[in-house]
Amino acid sequence: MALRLVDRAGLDALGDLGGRQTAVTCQHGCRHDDSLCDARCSVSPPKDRNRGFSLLLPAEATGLAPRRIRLRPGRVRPVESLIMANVLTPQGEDFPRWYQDVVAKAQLAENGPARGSQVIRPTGFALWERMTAEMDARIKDTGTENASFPLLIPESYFRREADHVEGFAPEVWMVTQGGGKDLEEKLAIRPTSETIIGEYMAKWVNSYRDLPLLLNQWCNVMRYEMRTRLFLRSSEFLWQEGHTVHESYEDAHAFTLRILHDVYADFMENVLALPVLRGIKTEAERFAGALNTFACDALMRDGKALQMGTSHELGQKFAKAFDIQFQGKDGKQAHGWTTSWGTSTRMIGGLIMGHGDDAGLRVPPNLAPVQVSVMIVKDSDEVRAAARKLYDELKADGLRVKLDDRGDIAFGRRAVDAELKGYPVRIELGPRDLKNGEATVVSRVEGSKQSVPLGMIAEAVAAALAGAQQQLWDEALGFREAHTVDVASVDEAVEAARTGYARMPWDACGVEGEARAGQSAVTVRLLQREDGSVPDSLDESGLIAYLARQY
RNA sequence: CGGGACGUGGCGCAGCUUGGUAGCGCACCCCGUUUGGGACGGGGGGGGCGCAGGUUCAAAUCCUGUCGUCCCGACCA
Repeated sequence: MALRLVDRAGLDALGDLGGRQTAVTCQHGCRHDDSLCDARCSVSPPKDRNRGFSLLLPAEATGLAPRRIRLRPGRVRPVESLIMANVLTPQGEDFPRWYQDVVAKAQLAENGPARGSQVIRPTGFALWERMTAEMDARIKDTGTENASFPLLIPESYFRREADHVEGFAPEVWMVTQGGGKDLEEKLAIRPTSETIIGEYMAKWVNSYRDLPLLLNQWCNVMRYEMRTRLFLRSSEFLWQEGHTVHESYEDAHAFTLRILHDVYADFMENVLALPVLRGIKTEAERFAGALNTFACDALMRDGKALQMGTSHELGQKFAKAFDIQFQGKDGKQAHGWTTSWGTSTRMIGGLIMGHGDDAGLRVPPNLAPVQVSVMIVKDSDEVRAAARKLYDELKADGLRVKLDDRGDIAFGRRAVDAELKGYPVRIELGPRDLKNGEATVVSRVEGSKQSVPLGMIAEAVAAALAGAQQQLWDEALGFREAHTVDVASVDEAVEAARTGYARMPWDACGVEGEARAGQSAVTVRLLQREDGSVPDSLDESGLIAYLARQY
């Protein structure tokens, strides 16, 4: 009796799997260099119900994860079907490919039919909904109110602020027809809404008593893009844009920084568990039409930086362009001081690349749409009922829980799916657990499994969630620290930017150094004071520059 | 927009050199056995090869154009 592994052409193929020389090791440790595995290797056949032989396909045979395969005497199977492919391309092998794999396999989003457009699937949108909920609460805490402004902006509005038009011209989509006729005035599809909101601010602000005027809108915007990537850069994306008018420079400036710290950084660090650098943008990176741009920047696991949010102080430039004036206490007319600030669905990309690993997404519990997945291991009425009970209890505790009681899908497949989607904690419940009055609590981040008495699940879950949040933060912070290098020259900065941030005195870099680094696709992400705090303006001396490659 | 690669069932690919009416793995559907980490056996369904022209008796296969995707660069949340 012999076992044969054959390819679909009917030839023995294990000797040439994927072009590699292959040796197969059977369960008894015997090594086989050809396609034959004789019966002696099955002296003690596995308890396998199919009475087959179990062989270990070593990693070097396939270039993929080692896999145990079962063969039955005389059975012929295509070699392809014996190889268990990785679920995702490993990060270390090809990071961009890994990113695409995660987005696709975790069912987050896919491309729309028009270039650069994207469809956000329910799993991805749930992440966004959680982001909007957390962000919206923080935005409202600053006294800002939500409103909604038109998608279409008359071209003339757009032209009123010179720097703004010039900066956005290459990115604007313009509507030229309506009702089958050419429009008298073209309409820009908003790439951002300073202009149209400015127009209304001018109407609504008359007195210093109307100030500050604090507005925000959650909407979509469109920007023409050459190269697009799901979540990171798409022609259309979802975001939040805040627009405010203040009485003085000081008020506007303070508010710009308040948003940066209390809304953006607070959300990113405490909810997303992503440590962010906060600082001021150089002139080259500044928002078109702004006096100063402040930003939060995070390091992804491939060593590239991602701008996660920006807050601009616009001075009086837009106020003058749109005639936003008010009468002060002194009875005199004065122009207001405006700000604008935004964060987008790009943060989803940051979440994926900031925390994800080779098994998929890792979502911090504070954000996670699904914090706990209660899954049955084996299908039975008792297990099902116990799982339902557990689900109800956890839900009553205020946790975001999902019940996975699909009995028709193998456990392993469901476990892989839970890992792909990054559920922080899952509770496995099977007959064995039930017999012991326990459930198995598994942490996605810590990689731990522990049996917990059914009465103590809530505590165990709470601890696991807190631990996961903390560990994600610690890992991300540790990664950033390990990938930040102090350098003295632009050349060194370019070299260091291969793996992360390069930090150097801004005086030693300067505008020329910035341009030179740009030749190597390295940019100055932002500038900080020596103590890490955010400068009030670019005029301050002794600033520190962070350089990196960027998304 | 410049350089490179590529578009074949949901996903990953083979077939194009030497044109003859499409195939494999996974996924999917049904039945049965299963279910503690990606099940097994048997039986099925689905594409006309990105799109548009052209050459030909005949085009995934050859020619032209176009759209889209990925990587690098320029630009950006």
